[in-house]
Amino acid sequence: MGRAPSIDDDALLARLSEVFRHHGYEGASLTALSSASGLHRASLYHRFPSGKPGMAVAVLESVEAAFGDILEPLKSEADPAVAVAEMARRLGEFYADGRLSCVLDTMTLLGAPDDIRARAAGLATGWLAAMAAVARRSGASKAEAERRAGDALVRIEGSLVLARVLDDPAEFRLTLAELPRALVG
Amino acid sequence: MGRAPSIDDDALLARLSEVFRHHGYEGASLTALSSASGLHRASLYHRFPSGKPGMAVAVLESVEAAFGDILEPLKSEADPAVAVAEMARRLGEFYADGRLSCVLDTMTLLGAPDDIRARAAGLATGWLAAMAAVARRSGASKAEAERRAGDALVRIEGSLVLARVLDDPAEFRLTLAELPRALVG
DNA sequence: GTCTATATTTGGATAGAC
DNA sequence: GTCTATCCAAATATAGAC
Repeated sequence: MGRAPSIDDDALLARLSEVFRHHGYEGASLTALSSASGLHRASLYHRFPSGKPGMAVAVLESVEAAFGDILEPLKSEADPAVAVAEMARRLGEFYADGRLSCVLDTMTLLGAPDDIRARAAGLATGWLAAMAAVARRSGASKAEAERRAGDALVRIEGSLVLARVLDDPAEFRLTLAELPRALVG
Repeated sequence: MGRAPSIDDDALLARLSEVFRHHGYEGASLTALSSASGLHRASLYHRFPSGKPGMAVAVLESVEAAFGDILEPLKSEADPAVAVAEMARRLGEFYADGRLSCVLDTMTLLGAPDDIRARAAGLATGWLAAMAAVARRSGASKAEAERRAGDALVRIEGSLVLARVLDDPAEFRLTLAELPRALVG
């Protein structure tokens, strides 16, 4: 068996993810990815033979996996309001209380590879569907459930932008707090 | 008098602005800025001796000027609901029906110069103040007016993110349509 | 699996002709 | 004011030692 990696895959992806989320795809330089991960450039290429595009795909895959967990309460929890409150709690963690931007925002600027942008769109669509489903379960019509899901995602993404621009997590916290009311209230 | 420029300042800023809004600060390469403006790199440096940072400042100044016009109805129009509807109409134009991202979003990623990020924060603060003022004028308390203004900006920025991610302006249009209700309803 | 060293390309910036 | 030509630094990527 080969040598053990100096940083395991999960920790590595977490570091790379932060760089992509802070700088966007084009702004995430190999130098920044290298210093954030503690691995030299060549080592990153060993882990990701397809280079920066491959790292970005891996980051998005890890985000998809994270959302599998974040959205899980929407399916397993019987009470829709409790389910949404728990999703909100997990979102607060995932976005580090507003200090971390969303890949849906930063990795979808022009210049990112098409497969990255397509994957981000799919992630957004799945998130919308999961939120619409819990809204339906709470009694909303199909159209109303979809409207609430869209509104919820709009608020989450917008409040994350404001948190970054103003360097103040207030709007993000407020959005999370009001998520149960907005979605299943 | 010197030779006439092949592209006037307003048109030039508009082209550069599109590149920064689509790619973000770090992603806006001189090559992209050059081909978007039709000017070769050296000509861009003639117009902007301080290079890319200077171009970004000029773009933000032009956006500030544009917002002077976008927010003008909030001050001049007597009826708050009419004022907000007219602001919404001008926002729809400014964001090209959701096809153009917001500089508050794309130019505030890590890697943008500090003065750019500070200027963006100031722009956001001014916009919030103008919207809070019109909400107040419509009868809301100070706290309620500020809440509505924050909510409005959150929705605008978030719906622009969704418009880009999903390549669908629906949420952005909906946000603009509901802006009078959200702000002064 | 990680490193040093190096190749290659792109990005940012300047000099000087027209 | 714009251009061609050029320079330098940074970014992406690879080769090969350990």
